[in-house]
Amino acid sequence: MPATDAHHENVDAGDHVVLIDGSAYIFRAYHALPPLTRSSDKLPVGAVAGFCNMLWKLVRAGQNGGGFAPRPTHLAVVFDKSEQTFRKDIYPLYKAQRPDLPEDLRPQFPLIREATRAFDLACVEQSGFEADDLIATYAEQAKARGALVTVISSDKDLMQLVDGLVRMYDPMKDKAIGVEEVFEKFGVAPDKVVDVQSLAGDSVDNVPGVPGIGIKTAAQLLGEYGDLDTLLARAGEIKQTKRRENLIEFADQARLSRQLVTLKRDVALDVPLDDIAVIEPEGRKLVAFLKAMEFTTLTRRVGEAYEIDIAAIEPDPGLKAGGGETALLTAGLDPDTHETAVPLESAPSAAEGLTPQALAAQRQAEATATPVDRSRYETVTTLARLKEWIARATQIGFVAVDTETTGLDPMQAELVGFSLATAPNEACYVPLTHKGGDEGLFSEGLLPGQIPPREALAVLKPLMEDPSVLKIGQNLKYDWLVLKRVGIEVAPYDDTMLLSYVLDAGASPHGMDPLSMRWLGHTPIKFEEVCGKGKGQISFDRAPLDKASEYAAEDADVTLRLWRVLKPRLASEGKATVYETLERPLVAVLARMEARGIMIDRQMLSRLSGEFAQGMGRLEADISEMAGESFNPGSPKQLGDILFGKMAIPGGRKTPTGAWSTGADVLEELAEQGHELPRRILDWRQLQKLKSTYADALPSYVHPETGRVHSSFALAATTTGRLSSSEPNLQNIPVRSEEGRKIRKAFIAAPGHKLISADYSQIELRLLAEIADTPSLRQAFQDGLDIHAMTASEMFGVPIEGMPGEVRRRAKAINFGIIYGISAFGLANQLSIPREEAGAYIKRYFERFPGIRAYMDETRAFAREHGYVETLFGRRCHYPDINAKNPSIRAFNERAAINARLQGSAADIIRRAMVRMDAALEKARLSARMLLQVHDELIFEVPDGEVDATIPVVREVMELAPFPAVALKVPLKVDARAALNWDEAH
DNA sequence: GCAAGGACGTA
DNA sequence: GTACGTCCTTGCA
Repeated sequence: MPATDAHHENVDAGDHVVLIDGSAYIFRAYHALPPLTRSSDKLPVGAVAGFCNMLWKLVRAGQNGGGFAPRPTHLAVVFDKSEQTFRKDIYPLYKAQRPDLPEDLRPQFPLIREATRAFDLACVEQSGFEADDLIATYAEQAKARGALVTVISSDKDLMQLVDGLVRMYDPMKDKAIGVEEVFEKFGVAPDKVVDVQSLAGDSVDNVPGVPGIGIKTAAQLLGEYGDLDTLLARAGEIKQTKRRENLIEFADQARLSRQLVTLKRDVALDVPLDDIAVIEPEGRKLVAFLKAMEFTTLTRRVGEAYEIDIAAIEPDPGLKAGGGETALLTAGLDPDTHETAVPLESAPSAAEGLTPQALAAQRQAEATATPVDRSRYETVTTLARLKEWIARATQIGFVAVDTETTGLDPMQAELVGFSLATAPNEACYVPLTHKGGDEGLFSEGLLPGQIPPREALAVLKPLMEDPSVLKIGQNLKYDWLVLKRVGIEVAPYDDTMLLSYVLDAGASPHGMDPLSMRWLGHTPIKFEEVCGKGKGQISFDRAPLDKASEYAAEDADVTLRLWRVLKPRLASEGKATVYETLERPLVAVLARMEARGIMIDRQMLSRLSGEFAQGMGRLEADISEMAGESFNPGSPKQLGDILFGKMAIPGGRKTPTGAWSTGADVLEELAEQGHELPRRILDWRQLQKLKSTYADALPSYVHPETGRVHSSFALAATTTGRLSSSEPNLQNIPVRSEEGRKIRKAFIAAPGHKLISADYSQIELRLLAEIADTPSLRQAFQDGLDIHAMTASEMFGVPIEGMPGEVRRRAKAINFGIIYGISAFGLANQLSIPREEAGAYIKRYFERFPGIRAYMDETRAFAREHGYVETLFGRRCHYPDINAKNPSIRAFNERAAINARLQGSAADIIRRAMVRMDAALEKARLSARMLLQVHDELIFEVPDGEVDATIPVVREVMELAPFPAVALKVPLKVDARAALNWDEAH
């Protein structure tokens, strides 16, 4: 069809509809084209330039005879809008492994949208859908009307659209992709591409597929069986054992994969097909844009084509170098270049295509370049000024945030102000409820010059929830909770503490002050300098406002600076996936768990406290009678003097400091020798512990408003990746003793609910079998054997049937010993046997399981060489003292390193389960809520009627948690039960 | 008033 | 033998 009628709109037979996959184009162009920066300000524009050249060829196709003929009559540039698509709803891991956006690419996205507008072309995006779905829908509709369709993309996910009327075009290779090319790539016709992808999966998009099946095998199978459903239905006929088993076991996963890869062809389009008709670009607007980008050649060509005097047209003022918006776009790349006034030749060149390593090194070098200058901080006192800060943050796409409150508990502390930082030294504090003066006896007045909190939060909220603005915090879980309580749900976010944790766990601390000193060479103002310490400490809202403001703004400033240093290290050190899958998503998950809290029965605890007190009283009477004097049974010092001094019992040991040792193991031994006093002391200590740490302390943690106990889970507290729990610690609630379990019974479900406890069975031993690749252990788990009995049988040649308890107990101690990095000394202690005997056990164990000795030797050697070990999922645990001169320190670090791979891998697995859990429950329309994590156990609160439906979902998420990152050979097993209280659920 | 040591609860 | 957090006493400021 002749291209004279550029303004006809309705799509008809013979029209040519061109659909450009904008997001994919940007990535391809970024990597395929040489880096290019705008000469006057180093703004990266390589992808923009490639894009403009392509559009120009397209719209001029009729004139210059380019490869895009026939000339497009309709054209749309289609972008991905949001991260949250229906695919994420059905499979939260979809595209979860995506690497971070390179920093010199980020600012090009808005520019490419600008470019599309400058060409007067349609720019389409729709929330909830990927660009691919929109393209599929446009293609489907155009095809139905007999139009020819060209999809500009080389993405294999779009190849399913290809047919007689729909072709693809790879702009980088300048090559068309038709039915034949698709067949070449997938070995099947385009209409079977989806089936191939469902089987083969896709590691880039995290589509699981079926293990062991790639594209070739998939194509072959489909050739044989026709289509996916037939294949899955008849999988049992396949000869190859492994392939058959996988197809049967992972059939559901293949069906899930099909849902993920099948493009939606019936999206309700916001912009109808007929509205994307190509109109001649408005030449002056296009030239203004191209001039602002400083694309001289293309500007000239466009000028010639439209016969306009390009010299007479001003560059687009909003986009030109040094102009309003571009300054901000560059700031996103490098927030402080515009103020450091470095000569151009030596200007930081993050914009040039730096390698991740070079960028990280550069950021580290720059970190100390701009000293902290607190005099440049601003105290924001008007809404108008606050809006300006927020506008700036919105434009650059990231902002460091810190909240200031009246206390340390994010569930109780009141928000008193917040600080923002957008560039080094560009930080402000917004006080909201600072008090001062002494107006009246009972109420102090608010200081003047503060924005009413309601108004300030109303403008802060859109920023904190803006999906295109990254919020950066240090220990963000705290601020997330504080803000949640005022109705703000922060997303998306980064956490500098977690960045440090992923990169340097075990090597250095992750608090803000040490991080600031280490990376920025700067010592921030101490909290005590603002609020005092000890008894005289005042809450933040009573501190002098000038001091408070400096302190708060500095926190945001430092956080931003830390982010600039640490974030690039993720890519350069290959830890982006660990951060993205195991750390960052847990912030919100844990925050929600903490906010929910758990219910306790205070009456029961109060009654128990009384019982324990009575028991202690009786024991105390016995104790003083036996000792012949009254003393404090809680004092190890006094007790030691009585036992080993006054009573002169033999067999006493000393602690490292030279005091008498009165630990439970010592007293236990004495009790077995027939001494009555040590037994009474042990009983007394148990009651004392239960009373003070649990029965008395727990009720004091009940939140006045929620009536529940809200523990705090620390994400960055351990070297191995485990969480820790505090205030109160709910990860050490008693379970081993009968008396102790009474405490556990006091953890109860809300009325109408049950608690579900789901725990991994023997997860660390299973991981040992996996990592040390021990076939006999693996087999034992696959067969569901009693693993300790099997170990004993292997070692001692005793049949499992009728095995004496003592034999199994010893094997169990050895198994645990292995996990802990065994030593003859430790095992001897644990089993109360001579060291030589323990050594002989270990020797025999290694003879039976040589793979485990090899695993331990390898781990030791690796740790010595590198100073760290890694878990199955790539988490790094550092042991800087592994090569210490002191042999006992060295040995300790070796044991810790051996343990860390197992403990840490288990920790990674439950983290993965937790990250996926909420979405899985929601998908199953269940209202179960995760309340607690105890290392290998998750506790949920579930409405009575949903218990039976919830358990399988929970179990499946937990058992499949390693997948697809790691395919374990050893099966994971999860036991789950429901009851009214935690003791009976466990 | 605070820090260290000892003891002990959990996985 | 690994990983934590909390309570209590003691000794020093």
